[in-house]
Amino acid sequence: MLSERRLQVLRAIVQDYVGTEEPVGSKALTERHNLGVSPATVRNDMAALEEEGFIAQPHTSAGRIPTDKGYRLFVDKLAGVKPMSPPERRAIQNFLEGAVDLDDVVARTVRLLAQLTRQVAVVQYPSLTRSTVRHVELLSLAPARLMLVLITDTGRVEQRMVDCPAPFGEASLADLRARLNSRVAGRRFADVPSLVEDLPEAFEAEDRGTVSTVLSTLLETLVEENEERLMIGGTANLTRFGHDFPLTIRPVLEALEEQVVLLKLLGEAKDPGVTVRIGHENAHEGLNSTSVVSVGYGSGGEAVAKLGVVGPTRMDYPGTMGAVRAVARYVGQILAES
Amino acid sequence: MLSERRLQVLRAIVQDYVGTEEPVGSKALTERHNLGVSPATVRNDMAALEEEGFIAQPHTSAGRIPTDKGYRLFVDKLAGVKPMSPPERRAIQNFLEGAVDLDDVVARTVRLLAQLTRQVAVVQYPSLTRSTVRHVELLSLAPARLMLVLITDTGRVEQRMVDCPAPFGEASLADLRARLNSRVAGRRFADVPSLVEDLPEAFEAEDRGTVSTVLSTLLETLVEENEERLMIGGTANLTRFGHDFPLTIRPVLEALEEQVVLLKLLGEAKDPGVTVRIGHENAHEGLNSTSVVSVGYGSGGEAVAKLGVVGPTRMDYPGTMGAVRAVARYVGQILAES
DNA sequence: CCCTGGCACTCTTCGCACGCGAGTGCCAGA
DNA sequence: TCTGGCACTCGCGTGCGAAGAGTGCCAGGG
Repeated sequence: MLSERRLQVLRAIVQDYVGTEEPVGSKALTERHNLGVSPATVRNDMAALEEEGFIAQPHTSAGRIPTDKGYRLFVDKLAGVKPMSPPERRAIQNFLEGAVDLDDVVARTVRLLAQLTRQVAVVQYPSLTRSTVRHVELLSLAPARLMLVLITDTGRVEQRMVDCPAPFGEASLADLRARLNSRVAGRRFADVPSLVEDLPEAFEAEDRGTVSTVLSTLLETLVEENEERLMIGGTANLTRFGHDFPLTIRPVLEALEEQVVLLKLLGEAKDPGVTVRIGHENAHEGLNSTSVVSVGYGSGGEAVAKLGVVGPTRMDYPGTMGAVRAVARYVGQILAES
Repeated sequence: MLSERRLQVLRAIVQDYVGTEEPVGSKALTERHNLGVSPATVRNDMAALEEEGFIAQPHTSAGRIPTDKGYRLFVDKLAGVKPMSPPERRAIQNFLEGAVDLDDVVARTVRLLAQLTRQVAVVQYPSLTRSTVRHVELLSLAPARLMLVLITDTGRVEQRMVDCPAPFGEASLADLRARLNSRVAGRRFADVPSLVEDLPEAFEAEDRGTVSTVLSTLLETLVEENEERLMIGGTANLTRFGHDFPLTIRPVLEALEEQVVLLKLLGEAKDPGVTVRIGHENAHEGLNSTSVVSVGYGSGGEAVAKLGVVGPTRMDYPGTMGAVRAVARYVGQILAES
């Protein structure tokens, strides 16, 4: 087990390294943090920490830098979440309140997160599966061709074409529209399937085929999670990554372009609070030298989507976690209001 | 005036430099292209070309590299557009045909362009202003609150909330919906204002306020060009930019994040064919060392939006122009079909 | 008049040796 | 268990010299 002082040394190393981006040596440590012991003692502690795999030296006789394991310990035990200051909170709120629609909310959130953390921000559009239906609209485009429009409580709109097996009259259409809405409006997506199950039975035999088709299209739309979209911002911050940068930055940019990868990345975080994945904890290879800080957000009490930032493992974890948490909270509020 | 051979020398310099990324000297030139003259002669020509500002040397006694002006001449006079090979065309078509909706078309187009050109691809969503209305839908969300949904021929959907000055009955709503659609369905956005001008007069006095509100919201949506969206891809290709990269790449990433800048960039190109803006010809400072190759695309004969790529001024212009043109053509086809 | 070969000159780049400084590991003593 | 001291190891920056690439200019030839 590590003594209290050794943990302090680790904390000091992480803090210094995050600040200076340079390997930190025993002497510098004792000067900048008053640990009350001499460099020689710190050296012993460092040797122990290295033995345990929390820190490493880039080359012999250079300072130490934290390993992924070291950051993990730092995040779990040595540092809390740094709350935003009141002025910062107000700024966040003001900035988000100017949004006019869902796209704008997401766009503003991305920019805000990127600016606050000076890292790459990723915001997932509110997911369909956990939200509720505001309205379902059916339009007749041609005798046997309908358009289905689904409007969610988060303001998102999805549309689908429906090719009917048989012509469908305006009266039937109005009937279906009314019945459909009376059943599903305000209900959660997850509940919709059971609510509309017996709907075809209320129609004449000739219309049932079309009704079934419409319903299955609706259900398809509801479960189509692969349609989940993301917005990314602050990629220019990647240039602050490090000195060895062409090699580091490329796989990150590639990973960021693959929405599937990012969605999986965000999705993995099951923790109700802020989740941190450090370096090799990220499944995707290109992100092995980055950390991902993410959290769920939602319009009500429940999370409907995730947002987060991607940055170098050498990042200010308390500050980043605080910013991510605060932004998620305020976005949730904005979504609940609209 | 420049002699024919001097133009050939310039062409050779551009081609070599694009290939090798290194300043090209007189000796190498005569070896790789059989110009039929000696290095000494080429040197004289180079001196003349430098005098005229078409090429420059990074430092004394290094080879020459083309200037923006040199590339301009190359693009305008010395090189054509390199057409895609039949297999490439087929590949483009196949890839785009798999798209299921507008978002998917745009996403695939971006990926395709980025892959073909190995540069950053930018695709503008089909613009509202030049397309036509497929359908307008009105939903009653609350007694004095409507939702207006606009569906375009390119499959795009826009929705807006409308707060009515007075409650609006279901009958009036249906009436308005029917009248609105009979007037504007299938018409071009630009024609809509004059088509609905006198619509309020057909309604009872008590409803006119609401009708006017709805109409002005509709017109607002139509002209709201600032809502034009973009999709960007292939940013990982920025890593191939050059050796001096952190400095070059940063402003480019920043510019790419500012949609306004990009939209203006694409919008500037008025040429009906492929437009090339080289280096300092780009108004935005961050893009001074990049070239933008863009072209309009559309579902019918007319362009409704732009797409293009952003790359280093040292790029394969003929190939890039060919790829951009081909992709635009096929996207247009796909949009026309759907 | 234009092209050519030759020659001197300029710069950059690379390799190499050297010295400096930061940092470590270890040991003996308090 | 902590401390001060000491020898050792590397990485990094510097300076210098040689090599190489490329240029500009000039005199001669078609």
